[in-house]
Amino acid sequence: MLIGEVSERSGISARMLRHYDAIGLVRPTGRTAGGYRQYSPDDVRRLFHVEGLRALGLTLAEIGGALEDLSFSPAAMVEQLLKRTSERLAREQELLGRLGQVRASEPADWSDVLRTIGLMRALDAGSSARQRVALSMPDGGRSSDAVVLAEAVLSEAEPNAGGALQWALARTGDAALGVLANALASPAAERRQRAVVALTKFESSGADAILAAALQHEDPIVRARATLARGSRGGLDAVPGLVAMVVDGTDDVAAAGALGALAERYDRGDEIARALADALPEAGADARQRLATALADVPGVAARTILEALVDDPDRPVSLTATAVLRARGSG
Amino acid sequence: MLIGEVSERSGISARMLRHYDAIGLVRPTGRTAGGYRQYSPDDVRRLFHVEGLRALGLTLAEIGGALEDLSFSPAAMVEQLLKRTSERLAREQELLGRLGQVRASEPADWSDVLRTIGLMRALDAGSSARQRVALSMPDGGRSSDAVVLAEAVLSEAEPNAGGALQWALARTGDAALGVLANALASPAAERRQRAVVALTKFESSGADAILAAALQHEDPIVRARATLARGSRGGLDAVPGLVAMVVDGTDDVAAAGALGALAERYDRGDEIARALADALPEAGADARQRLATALADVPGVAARTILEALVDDPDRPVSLTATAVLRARGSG
DNA sequence: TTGCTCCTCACGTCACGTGAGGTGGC
DNA sequence: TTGCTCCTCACGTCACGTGAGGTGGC
Repeated sequence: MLIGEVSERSGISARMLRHYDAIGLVRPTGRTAGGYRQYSPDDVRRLFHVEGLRALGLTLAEIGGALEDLSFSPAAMVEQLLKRTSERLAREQELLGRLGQVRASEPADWSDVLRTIGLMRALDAGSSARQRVALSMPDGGRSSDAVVLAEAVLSEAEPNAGGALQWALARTGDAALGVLANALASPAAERRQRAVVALTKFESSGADAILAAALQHEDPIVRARATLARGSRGGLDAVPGLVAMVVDGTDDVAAAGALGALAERYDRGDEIARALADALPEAGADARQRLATALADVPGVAARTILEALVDDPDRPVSLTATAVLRARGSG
Repeated sequence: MLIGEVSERSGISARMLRHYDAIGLVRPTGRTAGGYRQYSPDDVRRLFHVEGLRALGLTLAEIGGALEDLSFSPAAMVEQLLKRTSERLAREQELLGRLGQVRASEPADWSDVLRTIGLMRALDAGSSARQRVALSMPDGGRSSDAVVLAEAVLSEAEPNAGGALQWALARTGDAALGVLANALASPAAERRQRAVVALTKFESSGADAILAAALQHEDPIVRARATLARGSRGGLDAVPGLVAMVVDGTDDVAAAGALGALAERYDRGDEIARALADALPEAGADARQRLATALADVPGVAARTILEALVDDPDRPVSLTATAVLRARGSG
């Protein structure tokens, strides 16, 4: 077979076949009278072996070595190839992430890109550097920074740097809200929870709306964070969630405080007391005790009446708590 | 700043800084009397911009263009970079898959690797080529081929080629059972189902054991396939599953056939009839009709007695089916 | 005078593509 | 004679590393 036919059948350029000949990787067995390379069937088989090993990522020199000494064990080299490949894979994935961030920042020109990259690099650097960057953000920030900062907040493991970043993020305005709202639906629990914490640092109606939707979130930790935040900003839609937190005992002291504040602020003591009372029949002894404690912060006649009934609770600690709370309230 | 200091601060080799100078990418503003390069703070800033863009995967020429015309919109280039990067990523993932298969085949020397690669390439080629490969496998096959064939079976979309591959795989002996057993736990439904179908093509105690375990599998399709296979090979442990299939109406005709064959083979007609009867009280009209039909294949007095009771079933089709079945059985 | 830093020039890497200039076989 | 295939030689690619041989500033 002449070089053209071999090239066509194998898909390897004639130039490369000559190169393989020159470096001794695949040498045609003979030449015609005119000096044309003559490939034997064995030569072509060898060529296909070479291409197979190339498809595994071996260099031509490595292939030469492998074909030279067929008895040599390939195990170590396969391991090395696997390692190299997965390292390259990881690098490509990182690059893809960076490019995604740049695209999400919607740069108008190259100086925007340079700004975003600079911020990303600084935020990658290390904990104290990240804090410095966060603290040096100009007031108001640029909206193109928001996406990068949001990503940094969502992947920040260190609480100290995290706090500074959240603060800086909140000052960039509402541009990051989309990223944070998406992160609430992330499959990674840590991302969801960092997102809700970051949202509680905002003071804007957009952030409030996202938190309100998160009152129904599947993840109980996200739900609790959102409920507390909504409640402490005067959202009455948080009341059922706050009552549930008191019953479950998840951050129940803070939840009770929020309920008391809501009752005070809107003069809805009786309504909120009844919401707490509605949970009593289904509640175990521990939960009843927490409900009694929560009623301490709720003003109004209804709360007093419910507490008086709880003095007769069959569970002794509940009864004692109700008694103590009534005494502390005095005649109020 | 002299070149050494710039190099140390930026992490870029002095050689590369000279290269950037030579191609005009970052030119130091001045030179000392002795000809040393003098970098100004602006030069260093430009250098960091260059490194930032390099981290996004731009070539030096592209960076030069971007820094030349800062007003030019980067959107198109970022899209292109994203595309290039995800293409590279896909290639790396494919390579990683191939290397994983080579490792799993546990090659003893390079000729084993060459064999495995050749098989992989042939199986990748196209449907008719895959069938040819499968049919040309030597009898018994080599165990190192089994892993590659198993992978081909598990990812084969075309039924025609799939059948030939399953047949070739079963002839390689039990070497592929591990791969197939793992695939039963795959998150991808198609892989699980192809694995169980391939397992039913084996006739070995190892495959039987895996199928027996799959009687409890979460995936109902996998469970049904395993149950039918176990049942038709005489596994009495399949009886509860077969009865459930009759009740649910999933492949109920085949399940009834398997129950009848088991009853005949082990002379357990009465026992199996009672297993079917136990399902009657909870069954709806459709399910009762299927149970009556299934009893047709079960020999023995118990089946006849149950059918006689079903003649009085309140549902008319059930009653008619029972009558017809009894008539067909005659006095048997 | 002795280290140290810097300079320019130039070759090598790796797997090729793309010519230029020329020849063999139908 | 005319296309076509093949030949060798050699330069270019891309982002560098690594010398060789020499000079400036403390």
